[in-house]
Amino acid sequence: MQLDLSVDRGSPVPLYFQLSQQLEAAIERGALTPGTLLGNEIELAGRLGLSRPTVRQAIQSLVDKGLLVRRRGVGTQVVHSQVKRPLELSSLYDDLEAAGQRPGTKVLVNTVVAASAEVAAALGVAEDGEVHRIERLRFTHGEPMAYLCNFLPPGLLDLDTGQLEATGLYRLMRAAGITLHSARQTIGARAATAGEAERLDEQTGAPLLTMQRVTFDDTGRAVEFGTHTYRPSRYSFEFQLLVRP
Amino acid sequence: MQLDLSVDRGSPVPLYFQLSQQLEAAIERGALTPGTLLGNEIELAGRLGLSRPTVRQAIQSLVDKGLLVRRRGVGTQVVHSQVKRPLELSSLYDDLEAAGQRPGTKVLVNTVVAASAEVAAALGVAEDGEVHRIERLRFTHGEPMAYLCNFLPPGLLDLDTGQLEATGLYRLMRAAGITLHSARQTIGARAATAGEAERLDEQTGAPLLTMQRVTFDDTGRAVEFGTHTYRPSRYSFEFQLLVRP
DNA sequence: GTAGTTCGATTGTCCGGACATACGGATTGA
DNA sequence: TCAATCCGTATGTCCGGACAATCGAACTAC
Repeated sequence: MQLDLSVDRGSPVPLYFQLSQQLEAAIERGALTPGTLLGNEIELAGRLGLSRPTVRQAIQSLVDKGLLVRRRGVGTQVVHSQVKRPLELSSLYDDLEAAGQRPGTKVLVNTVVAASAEVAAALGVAEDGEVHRIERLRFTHGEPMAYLCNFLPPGLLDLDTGQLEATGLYRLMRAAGITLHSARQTIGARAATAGEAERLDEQTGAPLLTMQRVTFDDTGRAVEFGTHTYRPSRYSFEFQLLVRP
Repeated sequence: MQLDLSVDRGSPVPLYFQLSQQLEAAIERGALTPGTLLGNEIELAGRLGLSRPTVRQAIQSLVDKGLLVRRRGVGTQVVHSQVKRPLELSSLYDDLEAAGQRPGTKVLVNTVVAASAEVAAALGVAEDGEVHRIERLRFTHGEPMAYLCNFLPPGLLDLDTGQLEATGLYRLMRAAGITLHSARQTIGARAATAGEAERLDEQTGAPLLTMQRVTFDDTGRAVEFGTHTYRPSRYSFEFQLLVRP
């Protein structure tokens, strides 16, 4: 016997989701070793008392995650992997917290300003219209790691400085009922200006990692525009990409 | 009449794919404007002479691409988008070519060396085992843009210097029957060493954008490990992210 | 007028079956 | 011995139907 899979029809959790979770857990803990054939879908469906479409839906979700590979005429295989998780739209705060670093935030600016041409274009608001501007320093282990400058359209969220120092911006947005959908990002590098150097405890001219981002919700509104600079000695972008089949 | 959708049952192209392509094209050319409801699936299926699962499969693929949003009880909506394409695992060569820049390559090194500890770990081969090493300079408009250093496991591919100068590494790998699956990337920044500065026509200490990548094929083998440095004035990473639902 | 309820609309989940298509190995032929 | 062909197997595509869950708006009651 290889694996004890089972589903609970009484649960409100969808059957395909129960199955995909169990398979993912089995892969994670090594019960399904890389290269293993998963056994054909029909037999698997019969064994679990499910229909083939349901089993396929479960498998497909893991294929999309990069954990499984299907081959017609062969079967479904566990991918030999150092695969962790593909890149998702995440906040620096959540990433740091997940990595066990206790992120700290100092709000430098939290005000309303007139939108510059660049900000207006990014957020899709009128030039010189009102937008929120927040500037933050993010720390780990008491040392500055990044300088974050963000702009938000008006009326979307009330930005409390206390909350901003206690958690991340994305969490506040989700808590306000905004469902994030996608973001457009640009990552680059440049030499630190005198002001940036001072804020980040670097020297003028030192290399900095930069990121610009516009985030959209599921109605297509731009809900955030940010310009961030990171100290490359303390931060780099790390992620996994999947090939789109 | 809003749209003339139709499918060709004689075609070997799957029906759901024909439909999703037509919908995507309609969105792209503006025939389906952002915010439009797509009309319910059952009616749409009836109009096209398809079954609901087939229509759902077509719609789902566009939802996965970020072009559509489904809401239970409401309908399926075209996303208000500046959505281009989500991040894919792509080669610098293809990206530049798609952007209309004629990429040029100069091969500096194309040889076999003993694997260092770092390379051995990344590629999953024995330390001091043989690996291919290639170093390339990539140009656009006659100016150097990036310095690319790559390692490949032995016996995977015969690396012809002429081919390397005529096309990109990923194309050669695909042409050799390797199906790329995923990659693990790290993007950072650092100051240029004297050697790097000279190769890239920058000054020592100038900020450089760096990228490290290990690429895996669908059997889980590491097929490439690369360390790249880019001139930040001429290159930055730009991409779109989708929120994992 | 406002709050709670009902109800229609639409997607989400699931079933059981059918045929097509591609891969890999075994068989067959040169 | 080696190449071409056949065939079993597993996934890919597609169908038609059923019921559940959720959203929004109309309706009702206070």
